[in-house]
Amino acid sequence: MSNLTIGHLAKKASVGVETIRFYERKGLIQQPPKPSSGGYRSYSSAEVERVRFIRSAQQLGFSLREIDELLSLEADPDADCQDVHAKAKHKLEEVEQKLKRLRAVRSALKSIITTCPKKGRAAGRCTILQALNTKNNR
Amino acid sequence: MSNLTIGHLAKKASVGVETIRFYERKGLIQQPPKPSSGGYRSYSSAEVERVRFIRSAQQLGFSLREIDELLSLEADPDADCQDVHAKAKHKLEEVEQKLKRLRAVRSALKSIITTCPKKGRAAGRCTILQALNTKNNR
DNA sequence: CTTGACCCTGTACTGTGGTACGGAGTTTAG
DNA sequence: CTAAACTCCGTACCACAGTACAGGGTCAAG
Repeated sequence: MSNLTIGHLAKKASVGVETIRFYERKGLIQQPPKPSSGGYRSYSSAEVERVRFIRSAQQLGFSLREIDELLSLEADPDADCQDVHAKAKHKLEEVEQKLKRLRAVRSALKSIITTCPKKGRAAGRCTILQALNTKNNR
Repeated sequence: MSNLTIGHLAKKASVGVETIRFYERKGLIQQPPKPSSGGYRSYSSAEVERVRFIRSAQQLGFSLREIDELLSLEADPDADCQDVHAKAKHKLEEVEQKLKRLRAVRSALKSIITTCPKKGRAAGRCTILQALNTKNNR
C-alpha cells in the first residue's frame, strides 16, 4: 500500500510512464484520486500486480479488451454472479484451447530439437509444420 | 497438392484473400510461380496448413516476425544446423513460460468459477488477481 | 528561491496486422 | 462470345497498442 508515483509504478512494472496513462485512458487501471487540482497520481503497490498481469496476459495473446474482461471477473458475495460464472467459463475454454495448441507447438519444437542435433547432421529434413502434423508426437 | 487459387486457399484457411497476399508480402508464404505474365497464383494444399498455423500461433501471442522464425526452423540434413538447434531451444523456453502462465490463469479462472456458483451468492469476494496470488491454487 | 527531476494534459506520430478499393486482366459457365 | 466471377497490382485506409513531444505545473535539495 506504499504510495507510488506514476514513475515508480512504471518502473516496478517494467513499463513506460506513458503506458500507465494509456491503460488508464482505456479503463484498465482506474485513475487514482489525485489531491484535487494539480496534484500527482498516487498508486497503491497492488497496482503493480495489475500492470504485470496485463503484460503477461498480452504475451498469451489476449487483447486489452479481453484483459479488461478478465480483470472485471469478480465473484462478489453481495451480488448474484451468474454472469461472472458464465464469462469465466467461456474464458476458461479459451485458455484450455490455447494450452492445447501450445503443447502441440512445444512437442513440435522438441521434435525439431532432437531431429537436429547440436553437432553434425540431422537425421532427416524436418520443419515445424511436419513436426506438428506428425501425430505420433507428444 | 491440388492446385488452389488464392480464393480457395483463403476459404480453406478461413482468412481473406487480402490476408494471403499480405502474408506473401511479409515473406510468410512464398509467392507461388505464376504461369509467367498475367496468370494466377497456384497453391498446393500444403499451404492451407501453413496459413492455419500462422493464425493459430498468432492466437498464442506470437508476432508475424516470430512466426516467420518458427516456420524457418528446419532441420536440414544437408547443412550443419547448430543455429536451428539454438533457435528452437530458445523458442521452446518461451513456450514453456507461456504454458506456465496460462496454467496459472487457468487455475485462477477455476478458482473464480468455484467461488462464484451459478446460483446464489459467492462464498467471498474473489478477483482473478487475488486468485492468481493465492498460491494455494492449482 | 532557484534548479533539476519529476509530473500534468493534450495531441501527434509510429509499427503491426490487416482491410478496402480502383482499374485493370483472366477464366469459366451458359 | 459474352457476362459473371474471380484474380492481378498498387495504394489508401483502419484499429490496436503504444510512444513521443509540447507547453506547462510541482516538488525537494541545496
